[in-house]
Amino acid sequence: MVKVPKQVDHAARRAEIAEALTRLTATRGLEGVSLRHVAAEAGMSMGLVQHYFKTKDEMLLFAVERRSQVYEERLKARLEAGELPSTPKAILRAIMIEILPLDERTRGDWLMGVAFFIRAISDPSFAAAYSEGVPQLFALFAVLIRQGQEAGDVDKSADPEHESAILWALADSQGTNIVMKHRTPAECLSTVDYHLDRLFGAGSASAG
Amino acid sequence: MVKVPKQVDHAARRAEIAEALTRLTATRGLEGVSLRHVAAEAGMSMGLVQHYFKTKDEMLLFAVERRSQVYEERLKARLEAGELPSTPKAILRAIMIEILPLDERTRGDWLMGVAFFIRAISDPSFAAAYSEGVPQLFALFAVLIRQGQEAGDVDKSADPEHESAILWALADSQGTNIVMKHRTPAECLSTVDYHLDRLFGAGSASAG
DNA sequence: TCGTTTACAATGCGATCGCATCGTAATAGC
DNA sequence: GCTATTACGATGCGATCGCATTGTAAACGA
Repeated sequence: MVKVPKQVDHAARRAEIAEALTRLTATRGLEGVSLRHVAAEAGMSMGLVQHYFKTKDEMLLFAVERRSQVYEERLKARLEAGELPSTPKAILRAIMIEILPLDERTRGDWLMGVAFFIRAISDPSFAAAYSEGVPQLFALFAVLIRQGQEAGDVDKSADPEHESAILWALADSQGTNIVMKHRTPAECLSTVDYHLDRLFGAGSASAG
Repeated sequence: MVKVPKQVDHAARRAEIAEALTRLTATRGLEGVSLRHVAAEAGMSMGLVQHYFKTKDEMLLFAVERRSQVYEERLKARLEAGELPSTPKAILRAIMIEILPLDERTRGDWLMGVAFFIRAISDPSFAAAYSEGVPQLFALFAVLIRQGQEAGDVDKSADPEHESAILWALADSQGTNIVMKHRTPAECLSTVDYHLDRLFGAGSASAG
């Protein structure tokens, strides 16, 4: 009944594997990701990976869920740290920056998201995991835009729902553009700022 | 030297295969697409598929290039047919509608594009094929927005480059949303119209 | 008619996949 | 020390992959 032979940080091991997976996905896409590859990248035997994840799908699901958790926590920490003016506009900008794959590290995260999207097309359980965070982000966008309207920064005629969709579109597509090197991170950021400046007044907190 | 034994419409055969590939991609994602599957979907033997495409990659490349050609021709035909007012706004709307995966048929095309994007990450030749049409579309968007500015419909302070990027982002992301069923085609179209109405004056040709 | 070229089918090969199985070392409770 | 449980390695299996090879039927030029 009582079972604690050999203590190993299970969560840490799984995290190690998830990060190896992310690294691999960043460089080779999801097609090139096999259990053997992940194991090699993580410096483990394949049996060990199997020990922590019963199936490949379980590993993949863990990785995405972990990813969205990390994003959420990072954003929350940043907001609570108060290191930026807490105007709706500044918060929106912070979210965009957090989401966009601006460096090599987040590039892997982004690509894993895309790879997941592909998989989610035909697999409902993946679709659920993928869709999880999106509506919340939509809602948050809308709330912030409404706050902007109440503060008089955003035009009253703007529709928060549509504007949220546009913001999400901007993040989504700019991410793709960066990953595909159609546009540089600087260009994409510039477009984001341009849009935020037009949506909000050009005043206050456009620079983070 | 002269060689014309047995006449078979080579182009038509390749098109058949490409469409079988598209159909498969729509239902199973690109992961589930093998030469055998495509052959079965097309009602051919695998050897026949190999006869028309020396490698799998050649088949995939043909399919995307064909896809972008079809889009281009459809759009050109639509514009030349003069079935819509040729204002910049109306043209932009037509392009958006052409691009978005509003029905099951175009859904497959869209998914193939996404699948290609994944592949393009690690394969330069795929990246080239993928990137081909994008800059042209960007440029076209910018031209149309400039025309709108000259006609006095679009605010002079708007930046055509940034606005083009936003329009592209809108198309890109709304397509993803439709495919993932986060939003309905109607919702997405509504957002597109909302944005175009705000970019241009709300007047003239908002209904196609 | 004969030879060449093409259209298409069938099959086989090596590689790789996810996963199951088995073996071993180490640590816990008893 | 004995046993149970876990951590981890190694290997094998069946399926599937892309691709190469081979065989056959048909249509052309000569």
